[in-house]
Amino acid sequence: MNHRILYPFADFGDAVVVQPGREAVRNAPRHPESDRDGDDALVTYFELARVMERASRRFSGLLRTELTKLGVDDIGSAQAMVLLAIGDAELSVGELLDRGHYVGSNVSYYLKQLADGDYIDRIASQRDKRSARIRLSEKGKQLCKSLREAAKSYERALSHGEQDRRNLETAFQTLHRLEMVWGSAARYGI
Amino acid sequence: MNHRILYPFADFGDAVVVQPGREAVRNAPRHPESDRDGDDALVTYFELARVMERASRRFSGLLRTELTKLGVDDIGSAQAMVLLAIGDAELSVGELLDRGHYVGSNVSYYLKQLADGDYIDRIASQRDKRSARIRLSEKGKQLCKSLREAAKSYERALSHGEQDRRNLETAFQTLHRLEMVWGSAARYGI
DNA sequence: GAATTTACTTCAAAACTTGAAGTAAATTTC
DNA sequence: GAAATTTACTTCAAGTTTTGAAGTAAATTC
Repeated sequence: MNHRILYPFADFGDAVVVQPGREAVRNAPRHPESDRDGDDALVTYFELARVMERASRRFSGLLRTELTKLGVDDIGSAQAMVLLAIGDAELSVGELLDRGHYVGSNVSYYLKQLADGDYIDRIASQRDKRSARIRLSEKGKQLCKSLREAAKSYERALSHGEQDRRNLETAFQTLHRLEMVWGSAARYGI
Repeated sequence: MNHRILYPFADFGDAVVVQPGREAVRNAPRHPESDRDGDDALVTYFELARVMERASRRFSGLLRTELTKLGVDDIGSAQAMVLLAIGDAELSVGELLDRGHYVGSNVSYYLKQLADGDYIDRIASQRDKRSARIRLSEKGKQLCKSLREAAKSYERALSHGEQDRRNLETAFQTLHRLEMVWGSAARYGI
């Protein structure tokens, strides 16, 4: 898998094509440089949102498959994501909330299942008895490890070289930025 | 399933992600150069998946808000996304399925609601009576237009220099690539 | 022309998400 | 120092979305 992201999005099927898509066949590489100012940016945020959705769906699928392979059937991909979000840290629910930008009741729901399945330990904080501290149990760590292990084989399938890594980084940063902007937009209007 | 290789898989958890105590503080992109050889990339795919999830959630939130503002209450953000996915095209359900990598029954469900709300027209194909052709109705187009309109104001909130555009493009390409790899991984194992 | 395949739909059961309300501990206020 | 408020969650009861296993009817293949 070569890839230095040729700029004008060479080879991906429905890649950058924007709404106007005459559907189905869209190989003719439209050229960026031309329509620069009109309504349609090359890649609109809608498209980015859509590709995120699709990719996320795929990722969950993979996770689910992996879980099944590992014989885990008491938690789903969403819970596994929470597990991965916790990582090595020991944190309070609130911190986890921040970390994943989840909704409170949502995380409670996940944590309950994770606790029921013994994937995490909850320790009541000494200083503040309202606040539970959370961390992965041995079982949880093991699962995370297996998942990461499994992920590596996928990673090998695409991350090759400096350029790819940089792209990954860029993607991450960009999404992170979007996340923030969209988040504050939601909170403060505009 | 209990191997007991306790690994100090130290630095995975949240590699690049800022420990987001307060969202405000975002360190400048940490720079790669150093830890290059191990198998932990700076940004792992898990993290990318997580940020995608979060950003998607935010985006749906925005969409939902926008819909509410527009007085639309018979469809949700997911349905709106389908609308946007259809765009200007007239396509069959199967093509739409491809386009969004949705699951069949899922799209059926959405389309039903969209049809009930008169956001789309279904035309039975003449050549193949099994296949329904789908396109936005006037009302649907109108809604998409409004949504895109609204999106523009958000777009303005992100600076729109050349660099940003490139980053957006890179992000898009990267995700698209992931989508494909993860997709085929799901289908053909590994 | 029977069997199979394609292109969807439907249904019911999960899974997930939300918002409002609740609880109990900590903090502030008076 | 007790009442009021706030924080840090959890629970509950709706929703909404997603899945998977049928189903249906038209097109294809044999």
